[in-house]
Amino acid sequence: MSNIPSNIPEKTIERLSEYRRTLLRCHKQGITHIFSHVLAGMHGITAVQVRRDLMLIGFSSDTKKGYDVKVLIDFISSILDSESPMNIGVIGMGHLGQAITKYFNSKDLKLKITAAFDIDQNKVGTMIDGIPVFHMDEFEERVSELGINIVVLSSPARVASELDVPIINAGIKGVLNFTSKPLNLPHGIVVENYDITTLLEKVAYFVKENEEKDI
Amino acid sequence: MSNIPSNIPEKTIERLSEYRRTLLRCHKQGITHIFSHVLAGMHGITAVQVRRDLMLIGFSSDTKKGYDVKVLIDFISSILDSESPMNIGVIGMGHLGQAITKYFNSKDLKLKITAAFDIDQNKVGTMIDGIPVFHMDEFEERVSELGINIVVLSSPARVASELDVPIINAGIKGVLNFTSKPLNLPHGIVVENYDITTLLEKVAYFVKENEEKDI
DNA sequence: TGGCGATTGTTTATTTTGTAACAATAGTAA
DNA sequence: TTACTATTGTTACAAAATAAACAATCGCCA
Repeated sequence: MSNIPSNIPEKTIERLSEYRRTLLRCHKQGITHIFSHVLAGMHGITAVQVRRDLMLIGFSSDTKKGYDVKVLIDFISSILDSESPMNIGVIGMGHLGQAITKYFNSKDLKLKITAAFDIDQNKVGTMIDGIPVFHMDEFEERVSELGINIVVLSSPARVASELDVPIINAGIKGVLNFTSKPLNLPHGIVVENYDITTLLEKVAYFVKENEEKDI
Repeated sequence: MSNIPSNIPEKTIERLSEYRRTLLRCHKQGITHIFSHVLAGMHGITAVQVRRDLMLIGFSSDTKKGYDVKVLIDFISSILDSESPMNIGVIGMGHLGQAITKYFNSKDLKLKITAAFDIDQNKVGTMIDGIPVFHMDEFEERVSELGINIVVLSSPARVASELDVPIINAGIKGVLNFTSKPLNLPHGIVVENYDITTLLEKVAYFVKENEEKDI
């Protein structure tokens, strides 16, 4: 068994996920081999970066006909995917929460959304896109029962500040936070913040910069 | 007029947006001054990073009572905000598109969502959360008419591949892409990709890594 | 008023990330 | 076969981002 490198850069992990997505699309189209510069072009990056990423995870093809799409997909999966299932809970079943569950249900992924949580009595007790919606009061209980280890925060920001404690108590290991409220969680918990306002303000800033450069 | 530094790191821009959000919240609560380490703590980063970010944009306070919240908000705004309005269009008015518009309408931001585009005849011609929904066929026309320079892509991935050309033709300057399909746009256009699957796979990967580290 | 502690602004080092250069070799075609 | 091209894997370099170390100075209190 080849030793899997353990210190893979964060950015490389992101790109591996993106590569795999693209490769799966190619695989569906019957493409069996792909050159590094073709894969790179599809992502707007250089071929060197693709090859370097693959080197970092210990993948090599030594043929000059391009990478075998299926083999590469499996290799990336062996890096990214966990053997034990990752169960995901969604907190906040508004538009954003529903967008995420709907999106995931349509895919065949190792990651599974197994429950949603909300405080709206009209939603609690129902199924949305095949996912049961529980009341936030049941959070810890259901997390434990369903083996949830990751949560997506898609609630309004004002609710988010009250979620630190239940998330810690329930033993959640990873959080994908779409609210604008920074969380206050211990280091052992993986947190990724993607506030949509920040993302847009960032785009707007660089658009502004580009325009000023042109003048 | 103090010269505004023009080469601010991308990560600093992100953090500035986050600082401002937090500062606005503090301002509402009547907090007038804030120490660098307090602001840092709210974001799970170090005080050094906060001070360095502020240094990079040329902000200094020289008092030791902490930063004046209101003054700092205005200073950050002078960096981030454009004088000419940034008008945003949303492509794809599914759950994600609606989540974004709803979210933005409730805030008082310089960025304004002024139109949405879709191909669903049930949505076209209606108003959703105060935003008019046009058919994608009208895209270029409406972009020009409404002065839209940024778009949010929240359509299904399979549609996204057909959007490169209209986006270029309409003269869009910035794209926030939530689809899994990488776009093929020239360098002059600012593109930020945030595929939700990738974000979740990243969190899942580092959760897995943490667990393996503990064993 | 004078010194102590706390906070800031700046410089310097370390780590991370991205880019470029180069050597090795599988495929190709005469 | 043999030279050539294209593609790969690796090493070395450059840039960006983060963290640490340090010097300067304001506020506080005796």
